[in-house]
Amino acid sequence: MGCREVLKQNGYRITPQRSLIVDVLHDAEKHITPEEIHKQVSARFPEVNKSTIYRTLEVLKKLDLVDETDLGGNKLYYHHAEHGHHHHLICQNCGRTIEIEEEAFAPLKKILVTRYGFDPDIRHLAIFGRCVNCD
Amino acid sequence: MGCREVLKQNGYRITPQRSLIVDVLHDAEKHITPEEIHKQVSARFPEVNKSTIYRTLEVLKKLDLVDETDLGGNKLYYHHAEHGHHHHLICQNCGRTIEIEEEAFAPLKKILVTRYGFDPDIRHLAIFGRCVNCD
DNA sequence: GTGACTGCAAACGCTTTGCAATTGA
DNA sequence: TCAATTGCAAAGCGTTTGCAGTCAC
Repeated sequence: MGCREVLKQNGYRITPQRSLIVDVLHDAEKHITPEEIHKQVSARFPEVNKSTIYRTLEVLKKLDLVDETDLGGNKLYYHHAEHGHHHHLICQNCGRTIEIEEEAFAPLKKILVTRYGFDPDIRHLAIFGRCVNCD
Repeated sequence: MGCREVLKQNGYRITPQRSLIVDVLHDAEKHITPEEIHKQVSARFPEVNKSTIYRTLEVLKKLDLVDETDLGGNKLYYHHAEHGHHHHLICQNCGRTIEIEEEAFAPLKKILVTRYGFDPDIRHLAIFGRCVNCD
C-alpha cells in the first residue's frame, strides 16, 4: 500500500504539497534533509512553505512512512520507509558515508537484550570513525 | 595529569570560570549539558556567560579532556574524559538512560572492521528502544 | 604589558507555532 | 459545507560570533 492510501485511511488529505513531498522522498536515493526536500518541491510547486515540509514529515513519521535519522549534525535526515532500515558509517576524515545492513547489529542486539534487558530500536544509527581509504 | 595542567601545558590560562567548569564536569556523575553546567557554575560564580561555557567546552574537547555525546535530541552532552567511554541506552517510553560498557560493542566493531573496512570510533553512541520496565 | 579571555548582544541554523485564509473531501 | 491544511511571520532553542573591555601570566 502506497503512502497516499495510508494517509487517506488515516484521515489525512492528499494535497498537492504532500503529494510532491512523498514523491521527492520516494525518488531520493539517499537520506535527505527537510531543506533539500523543500528545494526539490519548490522547483515544481513554487511557494511551498518550509513549515509545510516539516508538518508533513511529522505526519509521515507518525504513520511510519518515513524514517528519521540523526546523523550527528544539527539537522535531521529522512528517508522513505520502504527503502528499508539501513545504517550509516560516517568517516570523520573524508565525510564518506557507507550504508550497512541491519544484520550487522544482530550480535549487539542480542547482548543488549540478554544482558541489559533492553529492546533496542536500531533504525536510526550513525557510527563515526575512519574508512578504509583514510587509514 | 589533571585538566588544569593539560590546559597550562597547551598555553591556555586558568581562569576562575574555566576552573569551575572543570570542577562541575568532574563532579557530574552523568553526562551534562552546557545549560546545566552554566546553571551550576552560576551558583558559585554569578554572571558567567553561557558563551564562556561553550568556548571552554570547545577547548576541553580539543584537548580530549571531555567527551561530547549526541544523545539524539537537539542538544549535546558532555562528560569528563576520565569517566571513561560509556554508551547510553535510552528508553523512548520512560526516558530512562542506561549506561553500558564499551565491551558490549566488541562484536559489532569486529564486523565493521572485517566486513566494511571501517574503523569505528565508538565513543559517542546512543541507542534508542524500550527498557525492561516498559515492555 | 600584552595577548588570551570574558561578557554582552546580536546573529545563527534548524525547527516549531499561532493565526487567518484557503482548500480537499 | 467545514474541518484539515496551508502560508506567513514570528518565535523558539541551542549554539556561535564580533567586539570592546578585562585579566592571567
